[in-house]
Amino acid sequence: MPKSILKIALDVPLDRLFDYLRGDASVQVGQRVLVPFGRRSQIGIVMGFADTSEFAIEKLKPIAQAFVDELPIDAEALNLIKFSADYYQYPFGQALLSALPARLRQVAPAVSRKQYAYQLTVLGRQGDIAQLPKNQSVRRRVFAALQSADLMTETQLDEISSSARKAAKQLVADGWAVAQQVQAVGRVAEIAPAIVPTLNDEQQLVVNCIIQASHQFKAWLLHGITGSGKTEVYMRLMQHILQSKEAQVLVLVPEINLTPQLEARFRSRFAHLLLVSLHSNLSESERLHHWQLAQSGAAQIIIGTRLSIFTPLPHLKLIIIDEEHDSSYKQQDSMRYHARDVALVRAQRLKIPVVLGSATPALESWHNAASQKYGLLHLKQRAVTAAQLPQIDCIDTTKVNLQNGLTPQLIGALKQRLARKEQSLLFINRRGYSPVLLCAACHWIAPCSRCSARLVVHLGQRKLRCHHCGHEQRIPQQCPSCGDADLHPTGHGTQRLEQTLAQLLPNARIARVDRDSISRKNALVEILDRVHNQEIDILIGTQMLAKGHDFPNLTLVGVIDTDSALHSPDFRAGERLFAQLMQVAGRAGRADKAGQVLIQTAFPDNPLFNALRIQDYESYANTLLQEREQVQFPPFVFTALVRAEANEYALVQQFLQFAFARARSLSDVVMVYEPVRPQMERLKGMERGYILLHAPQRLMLQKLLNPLVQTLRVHKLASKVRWAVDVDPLEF
DNA sequence: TTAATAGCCCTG
DNA sequence: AGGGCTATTAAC
Repeated sequence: MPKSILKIALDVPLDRLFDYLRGDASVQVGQRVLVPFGRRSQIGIVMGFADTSEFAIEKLKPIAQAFVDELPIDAEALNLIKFSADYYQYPFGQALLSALPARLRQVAPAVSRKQYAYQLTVLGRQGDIAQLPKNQSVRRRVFAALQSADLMTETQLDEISSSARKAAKQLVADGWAVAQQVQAVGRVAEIAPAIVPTLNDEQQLVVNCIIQASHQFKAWLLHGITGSGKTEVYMRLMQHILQSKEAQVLVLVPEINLTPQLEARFRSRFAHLLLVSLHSNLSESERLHHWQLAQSGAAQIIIGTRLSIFTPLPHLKLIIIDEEHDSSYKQQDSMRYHARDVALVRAQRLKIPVVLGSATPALESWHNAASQKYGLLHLKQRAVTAAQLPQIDCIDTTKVNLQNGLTPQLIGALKQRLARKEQSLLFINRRGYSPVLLCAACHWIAPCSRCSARLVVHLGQRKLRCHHCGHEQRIPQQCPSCGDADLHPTGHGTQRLEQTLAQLLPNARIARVDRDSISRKNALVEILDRVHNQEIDILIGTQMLAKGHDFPNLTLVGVIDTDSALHSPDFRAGERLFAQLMQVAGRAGRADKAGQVLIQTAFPDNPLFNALRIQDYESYANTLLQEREQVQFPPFVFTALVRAEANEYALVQQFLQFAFARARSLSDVVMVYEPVRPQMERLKGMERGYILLHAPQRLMLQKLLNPLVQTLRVHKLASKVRWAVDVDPLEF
């Protein structure tokens, strides 16, 4: 007889399961159910069965509904989430429910929406693009896309432009296309004919290496310089793995701005397979549908951001993590997991290979490769043989007169590109007009009232804005401290650079790319299109521009202000800056034209720049590793933080002092440090603090953290102080 | 986390 | 006494 009590995981911050009466429903582990919880209803997941309960049996309620038509979440995914919840000290129920698409957390039935798909009519197939009005470029692009694809859904049209749906309707009105309702599908037909390039020897070697060990767990670090053809290697591996009848490949990517290009390449190469993407830019119904296609095994290729590491994938045979060093793989709130580390665990449990690709691996990964935990593979040549590595030089800003933050050398180089009709990119990781508003008389600096940060001048809106909490105020007419009217925007941001360049080079066509200028969904795509169409000469941008984009006619990259990052107190600052500069440098000279990178700095002798000049990641990484070993920092020790914040620091201090004493008493192998305050002492009106724990092995930390968290949860201040444990934190 | 309720001050 | 507020507690 089936057991009558169900153990159910719920989305509540209590780290235990809840018992319910099964009634006559026939449910399985992993099944989604609706249960009464207090005065409300909650979605839960069945985790097990029992005959008895520790809870008073007469108080047990029966479940309200079992969603027996849905596929239950498989044990492999449940176990992975359980492992992660334990490792990152987070309540299992919350970890599990937040790994599901939002639709599956809601009480309303989870059906995916139907949508329209467009197809050319006979008239449309006979039509010529030249018959369409020249000024309607979106309509022309939609038409071209329909010519190469037999069917385009509204979702796919959205990738062309935000007005593509309208353009498609116009084509219907012309009689060139027809619309039909279809179940939303997660694939587009071929975008461009896939040309399969031949591999160079290096690439072939890498592919062979991974393939010959593809039926066992093995972590590979693929260290490949920008332009060395990592994506082609990924595709060959996928092709090999997906030859098997039941196989799925998961490709993790850092951010969604990166995926369109990668996704398009995969789609055109694997047009015969079902590919779905999973990321937060999808609508809820799309996300649900894609997730279900992955869960059922129907989708063979899944491209997703960090959360997709928890997707149930019954036939998973390979995990690829692109740009594995990227910090967006680490979740920075709720369950603070690192998708790369979870992927390692998943691959190990499934006995499948996992490939970590990067031009500048995280020091953790580099260390794991050096100590033989990972296999190390290199791609040292650029795949397009004509493409040369860019020439990288520093300009010493202490030796020349700056013109509004720009050196004469950089201005000269920009003029040269303009004359040659080549494109330039100026990288400045600071949006706004100027980062500081300074009083010339008393040296007062406009501060944020809620954060330990300075307000940034945004001249366009005549506002001061805090980039941490969003606080805005008008630019004061006179100094609030001494009354002087001599207030100066000091320092340079993207807006000021744009203004300066417009004055300096009045004929140049300039575009600025930062979070302020890219508010609309498709604004970035539109600017990038204009760059590709040679309608832009100079691109100014923040790190948004550093990643992934490929501009064949771009031959100059200027880096404006790195010195603040160079002297950041964060011990990972050097590692991050190197990765970032390598990435921006990779934007120059991708095709057959030689690229040049000019870095303005007051510290040209810093070893970071020496390594960068010769593009020597390895020796720089090895130097950093030696330093880390000497001071016993990660990856030589494993760390965890207890972070806390409250309106008053006294509360934080009291709570952390307790945590500190408790942690000390729990272990004599784990180093526990006194409470300290982070760089940003105050954020959004909250006073912050943390204690640091470190140990030579993960297990030692884990042994301490569990009982520590148990006691912190019942501490009397636990509800007055916002606190969280951060295992393997990226920032202290 | 949510939501009910217990406790508290204030007004009338 | 009852309104409106915060603190406390239970949830199966």
